[in-house]
Amino acid sequence: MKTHTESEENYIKALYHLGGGRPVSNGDLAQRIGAKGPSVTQAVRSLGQKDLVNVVPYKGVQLTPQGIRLAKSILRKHRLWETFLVDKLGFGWEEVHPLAEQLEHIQSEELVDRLFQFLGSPKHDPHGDPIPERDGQMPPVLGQPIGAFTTGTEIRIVRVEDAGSEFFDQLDTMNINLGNTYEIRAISAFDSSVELGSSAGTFWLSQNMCANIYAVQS
Amino acid sequence: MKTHTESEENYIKALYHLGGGRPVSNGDLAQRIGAKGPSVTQAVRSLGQKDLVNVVPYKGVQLTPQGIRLAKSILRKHRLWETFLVDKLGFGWEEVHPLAEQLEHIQSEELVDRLFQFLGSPKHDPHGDPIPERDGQMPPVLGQPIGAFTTGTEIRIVRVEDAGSEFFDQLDTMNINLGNTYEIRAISAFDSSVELGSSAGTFWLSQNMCANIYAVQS
DNA sequence: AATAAGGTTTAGCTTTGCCTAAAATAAAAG
DNA sequence: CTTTTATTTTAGGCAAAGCTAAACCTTATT
Repeated sequence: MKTHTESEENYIKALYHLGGGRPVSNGDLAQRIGAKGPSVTQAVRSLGQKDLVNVVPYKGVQLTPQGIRLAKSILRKHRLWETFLVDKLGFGWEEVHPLAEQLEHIQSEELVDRLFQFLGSPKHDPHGDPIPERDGQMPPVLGQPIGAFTTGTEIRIVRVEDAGSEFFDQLDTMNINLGNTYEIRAISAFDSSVELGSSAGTFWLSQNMCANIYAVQS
Repeated sequence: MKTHTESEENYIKALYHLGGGRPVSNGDLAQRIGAKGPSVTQAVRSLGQKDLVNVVPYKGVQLTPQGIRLAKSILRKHRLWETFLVDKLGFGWEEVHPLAEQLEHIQSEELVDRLFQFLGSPKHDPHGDPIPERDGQMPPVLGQPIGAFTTGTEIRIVRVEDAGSEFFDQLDTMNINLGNTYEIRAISAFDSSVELGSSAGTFWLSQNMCANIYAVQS
């Protein structure tokens, strides 16, 4: 795997996030990157010459298999660093994203492998998102939105979406963490909010909260 | 402390290494950075406008107090990361320098503080070099060259100079590590090489090896 | 003191990655 | 089927950080 600039890696990452292997529009990519249209046109053309993307002018950009491989390796680094920051350094999950964004560009296969081992070969990061394996395989994406379960089910929180720092703050103040278990006590027919119960009591979760919290039966 | 580019930080680091607070010539700086003269002239002028250095054209460049503060903060990060790589990830001390060179540019006070704690508030890095404190204070530079002791002294290795990877390889094959203790058995009047003894036996160390290995009485 | 040698700076060029304004194309509306 | 609208690309610029070649100081040598 050759070495790429941070800018290149950011484009690859954004393309993977937006489209996976599907085409992405110039505009969407520009928005995600935080650059203007012309910059994006130029950047993707250059990525095209490196066979990381396929570009169809006026139509869209699409990662090649090679591009997907690179994207996953960046994502792997990102999520391993997030795991390090939370598990070992005690950061809160809302703080780690910008840091991991810097750390993910560090170039060293060896470092990634050792970090992976040091962290106990994790399959998922602190948000519950799957960490791509060394060979590009993806562990399963865990859980279903809380609202998808039926009343009376015992559930365990396994993943939360990155829905902004206010969302994470709310999780913190409600003391909701990965691994927590609850019983679904009720689901409102009116606004789809959910009542959860645990030994500590019961409480209601708004629909918007529920939509970003994933769980499995347990 | 404002945020600087990697290039700027590299210049500051090089200036600190070469001169500490003393003036450094354009040529020496160019050599250290791995750039040509004109690039250096331009770079230091720009650093001058940020009050990180004082430039006297045709004479030399010198870190300001502010520049020294910055240099130390970079060195702190560098050495903390080296400590992490060796102590926690099990890298050999010859491998960590280029990695730390990347990691030292990560911008986050918080990360540095937490890393420091996680590593057990170390005062010295895996080579025995002092890690600048948060406030810029420097822990003591440890030890004296092995040749400076007299025959019969019990010594403990506390520091090794970065004298290239072949030097480190030699240390590894001879099984010499920080913390090891030996007795000085003899010092050659002919070539200043030194005979060291331990429970495992005795062996001779060339003058060149001795000059880069520092110890204290113990 | 004059000049030769070496190191430093100026001048001008390259690449990367971003920008704005204007032109071109695709898609939607009439 | 034409025209309007929205998106995308071209054209041309700017800043950072490097380069070479040429001009310019300093210092050392005669």
